[in-house]
Amino acid sequence: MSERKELAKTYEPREVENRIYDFWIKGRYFHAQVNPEKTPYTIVIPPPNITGQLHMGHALDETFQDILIRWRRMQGYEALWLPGTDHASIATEAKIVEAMAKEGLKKEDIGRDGFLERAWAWKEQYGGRIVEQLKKLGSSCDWERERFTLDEGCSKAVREVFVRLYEKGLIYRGERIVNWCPHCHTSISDAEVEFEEKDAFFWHLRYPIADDNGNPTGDYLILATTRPETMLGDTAVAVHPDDPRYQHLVGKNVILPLVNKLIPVVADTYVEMDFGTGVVKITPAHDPNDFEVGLRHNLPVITVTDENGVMNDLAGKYQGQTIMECRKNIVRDLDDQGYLVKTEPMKHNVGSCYRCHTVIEPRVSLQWFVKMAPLAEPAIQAVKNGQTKFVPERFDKIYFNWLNNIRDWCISRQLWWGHRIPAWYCQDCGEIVVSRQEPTTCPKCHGTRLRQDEDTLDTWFSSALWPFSTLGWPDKTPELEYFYPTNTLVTGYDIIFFWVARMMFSGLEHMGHVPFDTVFIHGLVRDAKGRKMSKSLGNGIDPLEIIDQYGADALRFMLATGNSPGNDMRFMTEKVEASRNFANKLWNAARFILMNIGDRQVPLSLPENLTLEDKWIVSKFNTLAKAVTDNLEKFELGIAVQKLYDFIWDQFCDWTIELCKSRLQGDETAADGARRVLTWVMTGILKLLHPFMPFITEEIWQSLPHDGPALMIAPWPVYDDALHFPEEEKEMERIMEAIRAIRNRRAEMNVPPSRKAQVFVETAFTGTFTDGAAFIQRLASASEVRVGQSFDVPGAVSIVTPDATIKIPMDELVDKEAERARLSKERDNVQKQLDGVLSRLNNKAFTDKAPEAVVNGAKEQAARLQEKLQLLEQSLKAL
RNA sequence: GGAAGCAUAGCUCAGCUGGUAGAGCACCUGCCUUACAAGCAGGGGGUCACAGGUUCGAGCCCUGUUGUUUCCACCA
Repeated sequence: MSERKELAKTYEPREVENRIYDFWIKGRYFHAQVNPEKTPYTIVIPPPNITGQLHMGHALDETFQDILIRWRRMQGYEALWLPGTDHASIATEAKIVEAMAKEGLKKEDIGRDGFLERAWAWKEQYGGRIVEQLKKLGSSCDWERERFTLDEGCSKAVREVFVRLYEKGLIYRGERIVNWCPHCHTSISDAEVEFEEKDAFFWHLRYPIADDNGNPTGDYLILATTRPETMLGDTAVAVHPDDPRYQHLVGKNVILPLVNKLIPVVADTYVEMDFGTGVVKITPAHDPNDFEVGLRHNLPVITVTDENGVMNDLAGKYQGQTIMECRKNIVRDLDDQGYLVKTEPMKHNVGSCYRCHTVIEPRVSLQWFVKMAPLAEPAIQAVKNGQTKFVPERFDKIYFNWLNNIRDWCISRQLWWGHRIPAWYCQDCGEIVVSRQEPTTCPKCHGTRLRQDEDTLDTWFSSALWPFSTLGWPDKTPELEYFYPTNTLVTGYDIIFFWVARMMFSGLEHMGHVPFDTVFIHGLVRDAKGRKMSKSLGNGIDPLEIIDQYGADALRFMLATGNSPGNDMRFMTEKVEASRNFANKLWNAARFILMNIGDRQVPLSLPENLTLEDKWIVSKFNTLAKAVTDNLEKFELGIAVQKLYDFIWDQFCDWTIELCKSRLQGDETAADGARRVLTWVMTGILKLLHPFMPFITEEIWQSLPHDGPALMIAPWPVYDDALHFPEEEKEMERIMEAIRAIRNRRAEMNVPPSRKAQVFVETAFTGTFTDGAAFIQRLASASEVRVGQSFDVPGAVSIVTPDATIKIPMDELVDKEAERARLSKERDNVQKQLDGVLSRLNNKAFTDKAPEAVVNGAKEQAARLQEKLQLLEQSLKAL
């Protein structure tokens, strides 16, 4: 038994948490290693961005992971929670560019190397910040294995994957239309575009029809557009092939207004006859659908904007104008020249960059892509056949929907901060060399003038490899063998596309196995009004401030409470206060026990002779341990935490501790028994609560008699049939009911509780108290009601006041009529239920057709009801 | 256009395989009772959105309606 220390009068999280966390770190309790004796349980952290500050979303995510990992660790698994951070290419680069702008510098001024130097310095300065914040939460990550998406190992994995996919033909380079962010100066993937409905205009334009010689016939095609400035890049006009209105024009030309050049009328099923005029202008360079049409009809691609969102030299007199300026001018010019038919206001969905919210310009450029179809299919199958399952299950629909409709993934970014694409171009013969190592000569012409691709990879390209790159892949490390596949991935539903799906197909492709068996999805933490927390609204609540004020345990407990998987929750200070109060309650219960233990040595086992109330709380605890474990297995953290709260506050503090008080003041044998039971139950509580409130439980545990070095590695309580006392539980419930009745009477009598008394209730008692008995009046003058062990007169209640001891035969207390009515009502109800179940069981159609499990369930239920009925009958007879 | 969630006490939310509705906060009454006033004891308050259906029995399962939130797609 190790040394104990005293608990302070009040719980001071600020003092306790840092000390305890250091204690854990020093003991290396978070460290996991390859251990064939044990079963591994692994979680990899969703790596927070190095630019980030801990926000409530992280706090929720980390809390869930820590609950799971601590619980599994106590259960005896070799539990690894692997931490790390993400380099977050766009976000980080944007921040650095912003900082440089304040110094009047641009990226180009300091060059790529200079920029990267700054970026790494930034990473050193701020990358550690979020890690320190995670520690404040109590996260039991294996910090010795901390990783970074841009570290050497992860970079090696990235290159390996790129080369493999390229060699397999799954990565290609091509001129495609991509989402271009004019602010970030880079392409972004489809997943990174957010759509927002905005007010816009629908401009109806007149395109003159040309005859075979290219002269105007005098007829017009009328079409509508929301982006008139792109007409400068129009290379066709499309109609539906079956549209009788325009069939005769297919193959003819129209004259592009302002530009005055001939463009063909093509027929394509993409056009919807019913929408607008049934005529669409085709701008392959600036619209994804038009691009597809262009491919089908071999249309030229004319890009009229540059990477800054400014009209380029192909825009003629509009060159140098921004898109919005050009739009205004074009509309005016069209109107002046009679091409504008009408302007119609409309609602239109506009895509914007998820990082900077600049309007996205679809733009054709030369980029690298991952061919998705062959990768998506296995990822879909793996979830369909249950290798990986979502909790809650409904999120698999979102996952399927995305993968089923996925387009090729644009992975190249025109940024500097990130994994540089491992492709080199021979300056002599134009050969593309994709290689794990930097090549020195061109394999084709043996030239030495090789230039590496300037672009970097999408951040999510490296995040997709996180579950195995962090374990050492592509090397065959023991860690990889032992900890892969990981077990649970904990993340928000907002990140299924970005990350979960990509990890899935990456794991399957490169490891031949899904990266995790369960994806535990949680919702968002919203503000008290239900709004999303955001910087621009300024409604975010800083978890660190909450920790500072209420303690990390209170925050964690609050986040786990009343939260069901996949659903959003609201952050309310009252809920944190309630959690803080709960921590305080536990602290004080511990102080009470310690006060009564004093210097004594208290064995950690249960005493031989358990009293009724002992058996009750022990049996209740036993059930609780099973229930909490079951809930955790099913990821029902909110339910588990509620059960713990109720048990600790109601059953343990309000009843057990109160009931023990008289025994603790009694003779030594009784007091000893009480101390041992209190210690035993408290120790069990601390274990079950530890994953949720790690700091306070560890601190208390260290103060109580304990074995082992730390609570966080103490064995998880398991259900023990020898501790199941159903009869005593029932008996105790009746006594509690009696006590409530007594209290009730006293309150009704409005008697000031000036005098102290104790009420001892004979434990064989099975009734409620009568309303009018003279006894109650005497009882009412007593101050407090307490239950002791059986008194010497069977079947009686004894009241001990400072003046006298009064014993009342039980018969005088029981309102037999009321009791009989209550019991028979319940009996009838149970009988009705039993009849229902039996009639089903007697129905041959049911027993034949229903699954065996259902039939057995019904049988069990019938047995339970039968037993209940019997007990009720007995009680009725006893009356 | 497609899909999903939510609708339960004044507020915020739980409610496991269908079996007589729960918590926290707020409110009312009485208490500083030697662990705890961040507390103790007691109390009031709900046609579980609406309408059907399945069932001996529905907050829970099925269908529809209304309201609400979100995701995906997107018609130029």
